[in-house]
Amino acid sequence: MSRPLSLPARFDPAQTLDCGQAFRWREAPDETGRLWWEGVAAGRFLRLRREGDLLLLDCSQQEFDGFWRQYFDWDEDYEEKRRFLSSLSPALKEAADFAPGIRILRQDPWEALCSFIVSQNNNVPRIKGILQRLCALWGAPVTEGFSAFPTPEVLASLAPGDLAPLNAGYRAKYLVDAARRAASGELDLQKIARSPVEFGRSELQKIQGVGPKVAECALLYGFHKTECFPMDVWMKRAMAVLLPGWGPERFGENAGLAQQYLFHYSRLHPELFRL
DNA sequence: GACCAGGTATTGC
DNA sequence: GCAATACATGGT
Repeated sequence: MSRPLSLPARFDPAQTLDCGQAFRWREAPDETGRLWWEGVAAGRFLRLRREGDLLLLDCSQQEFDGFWRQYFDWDEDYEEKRRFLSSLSPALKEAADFAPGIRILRQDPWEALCSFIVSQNNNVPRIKGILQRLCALWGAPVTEGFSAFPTPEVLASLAPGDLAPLNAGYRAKYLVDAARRAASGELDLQKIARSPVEFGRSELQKIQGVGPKVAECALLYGFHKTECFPMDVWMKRAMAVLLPGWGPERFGENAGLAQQYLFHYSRLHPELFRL
């Protein structure tokens, strides 16, 4: 590796890349045993790690400015967002302080959609395994052990039975349905990206296996509709215990970030919900 | 061997 | 409309 790009750490890789919004980043040691986060987005491979107040990225300034800057939502002021959300309630402040280095990534819409189709009634380790196999089997190879996310066109050319090696269960046919709609143009992801969130909700839910929750996740993580507030089993528990009576509208335009703080906090504090 | 996992589609009242 | 139930698979 040549000398990595070194920037003031505006986010924490462990918190941002492993808080449940993305499933294809993993931590692995280099030759000297130091741990790096490694992953692929939009067909580009990146390694990065945090050292104190610095973020080290194994890419050039051009690659950073040309792609990763946008992916990491770099120029948004998350300190300000966190201050505002923390002011709303002590419980939300507690969740935000638990992982202040979380950012909402700007992931590829198609990958986010598929990821959360796979996520339904499923657990995180298994979701990661299914997506890993999906990319290894049908994504373009990028580097040793890493592939791009398969295009809608490639998946549209398959029959649901072809996806058997994924062990995705009944979700395989949902992926194929989404791919066929996206490939045919019947589902226009670009148009969803530039339209109001209600249009996206209605369009995405035409896909088999996409209901309100999966659509909300795709819109937040893939289309960066930051007011979206996915309510899964963890969030229902979290809201009941931490913010009873609250709804998404109470958090304003950054409801999605509030949701991510609460989701991550709840997942790592399961004792809060045991009785 | 139940029970659960970042839900949804289907069915029945 | 809203409450059950099935759904594939693997981890606990």
